[in-house]
Amino acid sequence: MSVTDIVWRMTTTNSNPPLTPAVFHILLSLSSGERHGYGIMKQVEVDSQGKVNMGAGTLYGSLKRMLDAGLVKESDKRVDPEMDDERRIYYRITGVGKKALAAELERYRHIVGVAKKLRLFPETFAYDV
Amino acid sequence: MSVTDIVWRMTTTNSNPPLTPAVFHILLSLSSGERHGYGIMKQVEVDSQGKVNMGAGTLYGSLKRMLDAGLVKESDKRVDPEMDDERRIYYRITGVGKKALAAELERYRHIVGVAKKLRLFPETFAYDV
DNA sequence: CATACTATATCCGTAACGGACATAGCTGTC
DNA sequence: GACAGCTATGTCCGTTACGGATATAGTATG
Repeated sequence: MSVTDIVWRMTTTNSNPPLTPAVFHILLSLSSGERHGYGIMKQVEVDSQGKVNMGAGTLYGSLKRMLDAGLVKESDKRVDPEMDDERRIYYRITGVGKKALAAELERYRHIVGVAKKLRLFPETFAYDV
Repeated sequence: MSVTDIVWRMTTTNSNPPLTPAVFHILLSLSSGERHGYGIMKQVEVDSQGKVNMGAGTLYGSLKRMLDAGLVKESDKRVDPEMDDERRIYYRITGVGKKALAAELERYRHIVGVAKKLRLFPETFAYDV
């Protein structure tokens, strides 16, 4: 099932199948502001504590699919004319993108809850709440 | 990067790249007990609130890779001879599998934390803690 | 007696991924 | 000033992962 299929299903059947990790991380990185490709890569690295290193192929391939699916849009934002890096294309998350991200985050939170019930995390102390 | 590569990297360099969603969910389902293929599928459905429907190809393909990588083992457990469904093969999680699962769960928990800081979850109430 | 569910497993087309490569400007340093 | 390293975009292509169809067969329900 492609990303486009997932969004189609989301908007028509109200069911939310999981996003791919790449798509998820791109959406997460864009939820703290508009970013260009390279900026997304760096932010994903930060958000994941360096654990996810997204290759250029994954990034630009995913962005293309996400544009088709309406999860992100190209922003009108352009850089200050002085520092003219005109190649930069900024992306921003759309309403559909926010909805998809929220559903996926809920899935993450639920799984963490399941894992806690199974005592798969080392015990936390009272002051650790 | 294959699952085997990920485990090799884990055990040699102490770095933990993400698991694929399928591998992760299989490990999670096995952390609450030994299960056979079909049982894994059903448990994944439960753990994910029906959001992840794992195809047979994904399941048995992933299990094969996970056996190679040492994340799971075939169990000696066999069914009561009376109800002889002898085809059943039970799987259990190994030490390496537990370590991989723990690292991945930590990644999930961290991401949920990041999302909370970004206020991407609807506000929770005091009694909701 | 047909349908549905349990159960294992393979096959194959599609989707996703990652790294190499191409290109190019900018910065710092030896 | 040459050279390394970083920013920046993007394509290409081989590998990996995934999902559904299919095959097979037993059990249970109506």
